Formats: sequence, C-alpha cells, structure tokens
Amino acid sequence: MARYNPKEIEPKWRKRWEEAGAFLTGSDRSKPKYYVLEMFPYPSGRIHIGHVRNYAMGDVIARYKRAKGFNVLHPMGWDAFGLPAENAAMQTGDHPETWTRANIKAMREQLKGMGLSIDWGREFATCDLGYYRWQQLLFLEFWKAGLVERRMSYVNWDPVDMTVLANEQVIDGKGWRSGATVERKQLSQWFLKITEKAEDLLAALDDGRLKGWPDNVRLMQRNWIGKSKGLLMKFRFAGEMTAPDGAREVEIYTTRPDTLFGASFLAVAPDHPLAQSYAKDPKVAAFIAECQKSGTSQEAIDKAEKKGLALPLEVEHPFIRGRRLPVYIANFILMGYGTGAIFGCPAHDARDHDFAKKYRLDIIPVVLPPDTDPACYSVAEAPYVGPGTLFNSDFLNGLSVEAGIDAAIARIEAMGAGRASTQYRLRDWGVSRQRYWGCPIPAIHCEKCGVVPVPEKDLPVRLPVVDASAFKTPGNPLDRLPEWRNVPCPECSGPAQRETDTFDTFIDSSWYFARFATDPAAWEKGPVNKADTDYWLPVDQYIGGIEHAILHLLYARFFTRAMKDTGHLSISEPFANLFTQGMVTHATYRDASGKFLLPEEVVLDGDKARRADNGEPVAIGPIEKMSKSKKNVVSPEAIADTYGADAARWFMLSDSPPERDVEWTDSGAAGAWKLVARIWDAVEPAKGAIRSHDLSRPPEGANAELRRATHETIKGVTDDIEGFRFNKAIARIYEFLNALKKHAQRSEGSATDWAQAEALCALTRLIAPFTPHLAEECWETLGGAGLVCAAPWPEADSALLVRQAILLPVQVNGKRRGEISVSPSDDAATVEKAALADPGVIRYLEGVTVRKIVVVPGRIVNIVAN
RNA sequence: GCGGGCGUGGCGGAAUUGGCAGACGCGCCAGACUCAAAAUCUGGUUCCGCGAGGAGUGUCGGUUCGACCCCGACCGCCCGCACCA
Repeated sequence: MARYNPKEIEPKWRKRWEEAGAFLTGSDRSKPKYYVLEMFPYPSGRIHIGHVRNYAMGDVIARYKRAKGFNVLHPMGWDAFGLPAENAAMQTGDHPETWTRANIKAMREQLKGMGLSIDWGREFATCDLGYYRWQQLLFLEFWKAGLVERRMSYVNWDPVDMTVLANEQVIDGKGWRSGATVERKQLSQWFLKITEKAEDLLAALDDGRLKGWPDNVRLMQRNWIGKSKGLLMKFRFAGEMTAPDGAREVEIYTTRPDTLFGASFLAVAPDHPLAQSYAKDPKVAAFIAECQKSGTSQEAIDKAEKKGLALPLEVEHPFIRGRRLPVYIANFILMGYGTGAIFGCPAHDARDHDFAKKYRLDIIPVVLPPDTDPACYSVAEAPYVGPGTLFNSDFLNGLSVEAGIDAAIARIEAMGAGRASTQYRLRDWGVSRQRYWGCPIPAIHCEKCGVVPVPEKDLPVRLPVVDASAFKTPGNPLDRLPEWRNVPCPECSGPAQRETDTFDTFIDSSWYFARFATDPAAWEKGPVNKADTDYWLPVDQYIGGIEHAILHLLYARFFTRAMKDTGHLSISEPFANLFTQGMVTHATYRDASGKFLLPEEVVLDGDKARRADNGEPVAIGPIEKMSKSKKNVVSPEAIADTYGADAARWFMLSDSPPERDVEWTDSGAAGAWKLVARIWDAVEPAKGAIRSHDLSRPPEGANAELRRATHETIKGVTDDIEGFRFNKAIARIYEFLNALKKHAQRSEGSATDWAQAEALCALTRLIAPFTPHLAEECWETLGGAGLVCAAPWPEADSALLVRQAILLPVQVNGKRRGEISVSPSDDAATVEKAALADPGVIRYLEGVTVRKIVVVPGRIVNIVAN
C-alpha cells in the first residue's frame, strides 16, 4: 500500500486549485452570496498557531458554503501600519516599510502553505498608498459631515525621552525605555465623534440587527457605551462663598439621586475649572500636578489610591436646610464623564466609601436591603450597592431605588436646581498618533486660516520616505522633515505646515471589509464601489479573537455608519454574524536575566524547565495569550513540515470548542497525522469505488448499519459546521471511521461493496473543508469527477435516520438501576410497565412503596419510591 | 478597581441545553504481528473497593422526581479597559 506523502500531495493540489482558479470570487450574482471574513493579521513576521486556528475555521466555513452552492467571497490582507514596525526599526535599523513588506511576503507564503481557499486577487495591505489614500478622502468627507473635531486630550508623556508613549509602553507607571515616571500631558488632537452615533450603536445591539452576535459581546458593548439616565444638578456654595473665578455653584452629574440624603461630600476632577481656579494656591497646584503623574489608562486611574484635597469651600445640601458638604479635588473623578464633578454617597458606592474612610467623612446609609432589620444594618465596613428601600431620606422614605430616583429628579426639577439627563460612558474616538508608521492625516495648519483640510485634488498625502536612522531618535520623524512639513496654505497660500500626526491603526481596520468587497478593477476609482458592496455586504460570517470584542468591532460599526452618511455604503451594521474564537495560550519562559525565551529554546523536565542550549534553569511564567513580546508563540511550520498542512489544520480544530481558549501542547499533533493516514488507508484500497455506488439495492444487515452511520454522520457534521462545533464534527468523523472499520471486518473482504463506496464518498466530501488536500487525493482515487472543492455537499437521507427501538435508562430515586428497550411510539403507560418489570429495577423496589413515576419520552424513566 | 468569560478523568474535551457524567482524541496499561524495534491492529483505562457497592463535574449552600446545566455566596484562572493589534 502506498504511504500517504503530504510533502508531494499537498503542493500538487494547491497547484491544481490555482490553475483551476477554484477560489476566485465568482461573478454570478444570481447565486446566493456568502462573505466569510477572518480578522486580517498584523504582519508580525510569522504566522503562529492562533492564526492557523482562526483561518482554518474561516476556511471550513468558506469551503462548506461553496459546497452548499453559495457564491463565496473569502479574501485576505494585512493590517500593516502600527507600532511594532517602528520598534523593529529602533532595534534592527530596518525601515518600517522594509520590515513590514518582508514580513508580509513571508507570512503570505506560510498562509498559502495552509491550503486556505482564499481569493488572493483581492489582497492588499493597509500601508499600500492605494488603500490609505482613500482613507484620507473618507476622513475629509467625515469632516465635512461634522463627524470630526479637534480638541485637547491627554497623552502619556515620557519626560526623559520627550515623547508620547502608547499605554503598552507604560509599565508600572514608567516609560519602557527611559524608566522615567510617566506624566499626563495635554495635546490638541483629532477626534471622530462616535458619541453622535452612541444611541444607534446601542439600539442595534437589541433590535435584531445583531442577532447573529454572541450575547457576551453585545453585553460588553452595551456596558462600554454605558448609557445612564441620571440627574444634572447644581450645588450652591454655602453662605456668600465664591470661587476665585467668581463661580457661586458647581454642577454635578449623578445616576443615583435617590441617595442624596446620604451625600457627605462633593468631588471634582483635577482638571475641572473649579479645581483650576484654585491653582494659584501652591498646595492645590501641587496636588493637581501629582494627579497628572500617572498614565492615562482607565486601569491605572482606577487602581491608584483614592486621594483628595479639600478646597476652602462648602456647598448647601439641596434638601436639608443648614447641612453643608465639603468640596474636594479627587484623583478618581474623570473630567470626561458627566460634568467632571460628583456628590459622594459613601454608604452606597465603593469608591466613595474608600474615600470617606480615608478622610473620615460621614457614611450615612439610606438604602435598606430587602428583609433587613435597620437596627442590625451597617455600611461601616462595606458599601451596599444593591436594590432596596430608601430610609433616613425624608420624602423618599419607603420608596424603592428606582422610584426614589424618579422622585428625587422630580423634586430637584421643581426646585429649578437641575434636570434629568442621559449620559454615555462612551467617549469620542481619539485618532491622532504622534508616530510615523501610519496614514498621514490630511490637514494643514495655517497661522492665519487655522486648521485647513488638504484639498481633495491634492490627495493623497503620501507618507514620505525617511532614512531608517531617523528612528534611533525618540519622537516622530515627521516632525523633523521641514521639506515635507512646510507647505503653502491651500486657502491663503501663506506659509503653513502639514499635520504630522498619523491615524490610529484602528481606522485602517474599520473599513477593510468594504474594500475587500469591491472588485479590484474599481480600486483606482474610489474607496469602495457601491454596486459591489451592495451585493456583498454585510459580511455574513466574521471570525476573530474575543480580545477584539469591544474596540475594533465598535469602531468598525461606527465607521460603517459614517460611510453610510457620506453615501459610500447602504448598511449600518457591517457584520451580520460574528464568531469570537478563544485565544491560543501558552506558558511564558524567562531565563535568569529575565529575558523571555521561545518554547523551542526550552526543555521541560517534569514541572521544571531548562534552557535547551546550556541547561541553565528557566522560570516558568503564567499561561497567557500568545504574543510576540512575550515570546510564548509556537510556529505551526514544524507541524506542517512533519505532518503536512492538513494535519496542522485538523489538529487546531479538534478537541477544543472554538470559542474557548486553548493551551497549546505538543502532544496530539501526531494524533492528527494518524487520522490522515487512517483515512488514506481506508480509501486507497477502494480505488474507483464511486462506480459501484449503486443505491438501488435495499440495505440489510451490515450494509443497513453502515448506511445509517453514513447518513447520521452527514447530518451530524453538517449541523456541527453550521453551529461552529468543529471539535464535535471531528469527533463524529472519528466515530464514523470506527464504524467503517467494523463494517469492513464484518462484511469479509469485498472492499468495494456499495454501502462502503457510499460511505467513502460521503467521508471524502465531509473532510474536504477540514483536510482539503487529503480530500482531493481521496476523491481522485475513488473516481470522483472534477475537484472535490467544487463538488456539492452530501445530503442526509432522513428515512435512514429513523430507529425502531431505543434503549431507555431507568432510575430509582435518581440512580440508574436498569435499562429497557422501547419503541419511540410507545405511550407512557407501556413504558412504565416495562420499567417496573426490569429485573435491575425490581431489586431496588423491594420493601419500598412507589410514589411517582416520571417518564420523559425518549430520554429517561425515574421511579420515586420510599 | 470596573466590565466580560472560564473551571468536568493523567491531559484536550463530550453530555441532544434540566434527563445514563466521561462520547471522540491524546497519554498510559495489556495483548497480536515482529529475531527485535518503530509503525499498525485488538482490548482496557474517573476514583475508592477483591467484591456487592459507594463517591464524583473548583468550594459551600439552595431549587427540583432528577443539577456539569438553574439560583446565592466564595475560591482560582483568562480577556478587555479607549495610544498593542
């Protein structure tokens, strides 16, 4: 028997597919369309096992849908701008573009080697001028449509390197290269007004437009948008007090006006005008400066110790005559949310509670949890944030939290002190990056005319070529290119300067799916071609990591709306169905000096690890998402080299449910290879068997059993692919192979009998989405016509799925004691009788009285007795 | 800190969504083939117990005829937190 040799067979079929143009996007628009897209990769240099998992899933869907008769679009490209290329430039001296292009070339070859059914004719990289030039046009159109704004915003500032840092580059509050304590610094930056679309982005989560999305992602997005109904109200300063800027009151926002009677202080953000008005006081100035000494990330702000500084100011309580509350500047209040000022109710808010304990403020409980005795109730140790009944609250006493909120708002409105208001947690999208390797923002700064858009006729603003040595100096090389930067103002022709910020790379990935849907013949004419996008969009199946559940998906949803507003698209939701795959994780390894090591550089010995080269001990770190920076990546090439691409694909899809994280282990890859060999060994002796595929003969005996197994497998695998249960589809194929083997043993020899021929043909088509090269080789061997990737999907014959007898387990008091054989048509009384007659059951009924018999048709019988 | 998840044999996981816990695979054990090994094939493999039997799905409690599944509390791990992509 010829041994299956993937090294020869796999390239052969890849060549055949290419010659046949098997995966080029079809132009027959009368067919139902199916657009399957996996999140395009960042070209880090090599594909890792997480990519294989992602793209193998998409490829299963693409190949399956083609077999089901759909016109399939399955493209691939590169998310090619971004920070790592500039880091590489610093380290290796390669220009970001040189590095990126080389990585793309290497990764394209690796992906092609996986046998993915991709239309490579639509490939592009976001750093292609042909792509980003249209992004600049879209930006100018959004600007005209009122979706763009410039405003001040904080960045992480490294005071030693004098440069802006990404959050990722801030480690424990210090700059990653200089080690200096990072400060918050304000810069004027570009924003896209995503908050204008907050209401619709929220509404679509629930109105059925995103019914193909997982619940957890919709929930995360809902919480991120964070719509809250609350109260905007003004607190008047006590007596005749006035702030240095003349203010007599301060406006706060709260979602819990029901707890006003528990208020014990007011707090404002360090950059609130009221705080700033006291900045002449050195103590205030010092405190504000201290608050700026931390990164800009929400996590850093939340985890920092709650700190405040009391202002020489008090406010009047709106409901309690004579009650005065102190006013603080506090580091945990955000200027960007609400009004940048709050009232604190320590009894019912965790942060306020921390703050009150630290500064010895009153903690007044006003919400009583259900079924609680007020005499034994205390919030001294921990706040209570759940539902309950209001007390200690005058006119609100006895109301629920919800009713109390409404009543408090009504009273404040009647007093003329405030009004109900809806706020969003969602902030506008800051898109300025003080970096080189990105899409230039098409704007010009003129001293006379202000900020002026680059005229459309002057597009594109090409990213200038700089010497690779420019990246040795911290900061943005574009700032240091006067010949590029200095231009005449498009309006007054006076001296002006180009914007040197580039776009956030999230913009690049916010419309690439629409570009893929546009025929490359039309790429020169505009960002997208509406006739094409109207046909192909929305993406029918989008697949990517759960780590993108919020930002990327939210930005793409916003961008789609903005492109609809500007006439480029007809839809508002880009992704009809979303599947979020789990991540591939792996332990991290560090040597004695703390440097990360690749798994292949480490030898494991029990629960200890050593360096493969010199045997020095290695510290095993936590299991984390595979990432280049932590070096805990495994290259799929080793598996593909040894066992072939099919085995690598099969292995990545078997065992673990796709939505769950998987920890990579080496054992098991060989198992996938064993399967490839087993299938080949089953098919090869049945050469030409398709010709004996005569179904006119009635099934009986072993043939009937095999035929049922065949059709049950077809149905099961089909349902499992539709439901993204690839691991279960694979388990079914194993079971089917076991049944095939049993059949071959029982039917003594005639290896090409017709039930077996049917089974092998079905098997070949069922494995085609998973192990496409092997399937082609099997198809050819069996005598199938054409390519199996173009063959129709097998249909299960439902007549063969019916069983005449089923085995029903019988429990006594919830424990399995026997089993009876019944017909699916038997009624409950018949089943009961059979259950009570089972010898195993009778044993356990001696000396007890039967109280109740529960019969669940087709499932189980439970006899309750005592 | 806040938001979202996950937790089942030695390992990855299955359980028709409230109905036989451990499908399928890996590993391991035994056997066949072989001079031998590899590969392959056959059988076994949750734990305790010789056995009858008992226990068992992170921990504790609850609902139910029946709970891996639903509810409450806790523990552990993972992801995201707006400049990594």
